[in-house]
Amino acid sequence: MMITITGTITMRHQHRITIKDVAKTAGVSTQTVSRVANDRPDVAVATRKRVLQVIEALGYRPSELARSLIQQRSYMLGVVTAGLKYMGGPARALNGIASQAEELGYAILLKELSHFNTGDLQPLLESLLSRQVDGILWAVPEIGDNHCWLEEWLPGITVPMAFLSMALRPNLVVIAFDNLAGGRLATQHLLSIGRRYIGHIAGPLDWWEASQRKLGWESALQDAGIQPKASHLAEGNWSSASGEAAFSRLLDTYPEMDAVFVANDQMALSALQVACRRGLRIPEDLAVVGFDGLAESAYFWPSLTTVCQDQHQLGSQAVFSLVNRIEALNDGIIPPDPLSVILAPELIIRESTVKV
Amino acid sequence: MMITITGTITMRHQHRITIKDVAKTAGVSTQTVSRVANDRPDVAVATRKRVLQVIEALGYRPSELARSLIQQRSYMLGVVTAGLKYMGGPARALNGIASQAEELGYAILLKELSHFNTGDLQPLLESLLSRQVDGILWAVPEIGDNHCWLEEWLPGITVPMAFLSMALRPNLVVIAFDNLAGGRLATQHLLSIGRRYIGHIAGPLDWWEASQRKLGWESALQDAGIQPKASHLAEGNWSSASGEAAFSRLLDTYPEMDAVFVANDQMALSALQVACRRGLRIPEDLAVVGFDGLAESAYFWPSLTTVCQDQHQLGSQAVFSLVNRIEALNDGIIPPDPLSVILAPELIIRESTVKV
DNA sequence: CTGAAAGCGCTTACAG
DNA sequence: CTGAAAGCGCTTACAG
Repeated sequence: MMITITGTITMRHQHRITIKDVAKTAGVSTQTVSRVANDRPDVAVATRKRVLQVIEALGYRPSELARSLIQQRSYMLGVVTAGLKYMGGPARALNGIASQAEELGYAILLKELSHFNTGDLQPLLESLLSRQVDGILWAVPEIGDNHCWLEEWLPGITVPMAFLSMALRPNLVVIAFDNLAGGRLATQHLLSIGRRYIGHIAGPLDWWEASQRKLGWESALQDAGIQPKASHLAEGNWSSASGEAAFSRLLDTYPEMDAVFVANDQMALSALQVACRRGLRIPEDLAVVGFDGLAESAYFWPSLTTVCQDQHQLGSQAVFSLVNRIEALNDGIIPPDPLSVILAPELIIRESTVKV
Repeated sequence: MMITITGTITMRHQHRITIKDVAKTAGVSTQTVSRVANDRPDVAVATRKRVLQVIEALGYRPSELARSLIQQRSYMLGVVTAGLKYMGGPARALNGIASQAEELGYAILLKELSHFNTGDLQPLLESLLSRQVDGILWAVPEIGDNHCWLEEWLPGITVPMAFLSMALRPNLVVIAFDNLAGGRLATQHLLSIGRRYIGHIAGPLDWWEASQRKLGWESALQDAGIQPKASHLAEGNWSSASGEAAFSRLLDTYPEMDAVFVANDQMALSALQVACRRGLRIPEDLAVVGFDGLAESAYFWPSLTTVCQDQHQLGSQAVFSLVNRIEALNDGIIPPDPLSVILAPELIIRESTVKV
């Protein structure tokens, strides 16, 4: 920083104000300072006042680090994310996580996975644990078998955990949206407006969320007596670019298509663009439903009917559940059985399916 | 977790494997274990081997917490963000921050400000400092005078800091895009395709970034001998909804308008929608330029010409600069004067300004 | 090559 | 109401 250019590098090693400094200056023992700093009773009014003055004067702040060490409690939550770059999911959830953690007085120790299927998670978990996090929030989407480490390692993890956006598992705290229900919602809506040739642009199908949405599409069709075929489906990778390609393929393999359910808003966006380019009228020739409920989707052209997930709430809820568990354990309460939370997505109907 | 339902709550207080356990089991002193764990020389081959075996067998991992306390160094970076919900800026930067920190072996202690103009920043800074972060990255957009605390408190902050997206200040490490240049770039492009009636939809003008983009617009117009007027400008709040309102106002106050420079892609999106709704042809009747370079903007209808900022790189660069400084100080090297980094935005030309 | 001592900055019993 | 002692889990000199 060198704000004070005159300072040498020793400024970095300048004496940190410790409890000892305060004790010495105030002429009391360190325990007394500790009591005052922690707002405990059993301190004479006069003593408290004097100590507080010294604390103020010296600018003393207790080291959370030392406290964490001694109390075996850090008020830090380990949060592991992956795919922050996918604006739809983890990034918005992180927002909710951060707000709620702040609210509840916890700091966040953030780790971003560089790959979804990272081979060795052990170092990462140990790095969190070695920093004494009070709990771990796993906000990594479930893809393929990238959660298979759970069976093996979980027993070794000594702090409560919560998991975001993955398949329910017994004995785990999972906070997720009901993606299958969301897929059904979208498809049923398309059926309800009289469409029978309903295609689907899926997300990458090794993602749990993508496969659930697809299942929802299939099951709603089957309920309506329609048999979905492979040619009615195209797979993307969540990006708008992949959505463009998938939609083009679908137009070829499923020419009768009069509606399409797209697994996220970004891919739906490019489907709309391609449709416009080809002169397809929306919703007359083709009805389009997206998924996520991005704020921007109301301003697509035409505005997009979409299945809305409040990711902020998801993250917030996860932190809430996790902290609840942490504090119950800490208070010596035997925690209730792990409680998973399934949130219901919501359909927002707009111009891409219903003419205003 | 209650994976082992049989366990009582004492499982939480299960003995953590410490250096003492290893020492006792291996029949050596704790220092020897420490030497082995830290890969130091001066340990007999046989001893090292035995200790390593015990470490492995017991599953011992050193407490980073204890290390941090003793070494006065935590390998944690305090990162303060605000407005994660604005998908354009901080959220994408955080992605770059997280990746680069991971890369360099630092953990991130994340704090999200609930309000941009939060009155009392002191507790927040102290909470970071009391956890011994090695440096602080301030990723809060500069709004109004919300950075005024700098003058007063900075001298009291004992660790290196870096700042994202704010006005340059002497003696501070600032990593930012040249928003003014970006505004000029956008406006000059519109001039170059023959437009003379160029409006501007600004972001909230108390944001430094918004005001810089507006200045860029003004200065480019003035260079072209055009005097921008108040009626050529409308202010939004970055959201698509606000962009819709601002654009509608602008159409009223500036009917001759044949081009508009919009301060972010989200607001540009709704401008496109309104234009379509009103039957304006883009780019013939109205050319539109956005700002940010969201991946999705290539799939707007029509695809959006925009000033691209690589926020990922911004965040990554900031961490790089910060860690450099930290390690220089730590190695006892007198750090070079604070070096700010200004990144140049880039114009991406698409259909909203140039017919293909 | 290895260990006893001291200490990082606190808090937790335990005396008085 | 207050303090001396012990300790959280490590590492840093210092002896040997």
